[in-house]
Amino acid sequence: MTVSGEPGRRWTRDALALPVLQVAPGLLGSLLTHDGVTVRLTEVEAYAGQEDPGSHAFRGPTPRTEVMFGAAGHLYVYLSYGVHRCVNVVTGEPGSASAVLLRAGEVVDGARVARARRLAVRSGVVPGRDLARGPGNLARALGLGADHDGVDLLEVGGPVDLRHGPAPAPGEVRRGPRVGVSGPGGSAERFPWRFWLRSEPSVSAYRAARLPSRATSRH
DNA sequence: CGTGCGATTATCT
DNA sequence: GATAATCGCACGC
Repeated sequence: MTVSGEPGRRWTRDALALPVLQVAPGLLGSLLTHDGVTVRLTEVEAYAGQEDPGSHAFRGPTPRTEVMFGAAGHLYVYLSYGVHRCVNVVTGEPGSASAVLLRAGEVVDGARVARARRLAVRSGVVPGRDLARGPGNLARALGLGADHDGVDLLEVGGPVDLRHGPAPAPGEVRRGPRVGVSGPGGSAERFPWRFWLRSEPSVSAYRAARLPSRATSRH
């Protein structure tokens, strides 16, 4: 079983059920389509469930993380900082609770629709390369939201579609610490599980996790 | 260019 | 009641 596939062909559940560190880099260059917009993935992060202090599933199943404990190929969508929706693809065998966070992509179709969605939240024209740059922006550009939590990517005739793209050249894939991950023991450095395509302008800028603000008191 | 901060709310302790 | 897998803007160099 391989993670690679023919360009234009849909991902299979078996391929997505492989270990998350294998699937995550394999998703780079793939095409995700929803409601008039197609994005070519340029940046992703792997999260390894209960073995991973950076994962929402680290402390076991909860109502929110339930989808990640299920079969590969479903979407896990969560609300970040009370403001942004972020989209993951569930990977691995049932019970592994692993998933890949979709961090950025290049809008290859439907730029007009994507731009309109972004304009609803931001004043001024969004440059093309910024349309799906950053996980919150990617979700908004694609029109994905809370309603899509649990959606099966592989359902025939389903709303969301994930296809293989032309495989990136081997030297194009880069790897480094995940963005903004705090968690016990500062898991960003210990788990360099962010993957991206070199020299892609849509890849988001790296930001370290914000340090806990010491001044807790507010009045 | 880099760094810092406020927004806003579902989720879990 | 505290926290968080972020974003865009303000400000200082």
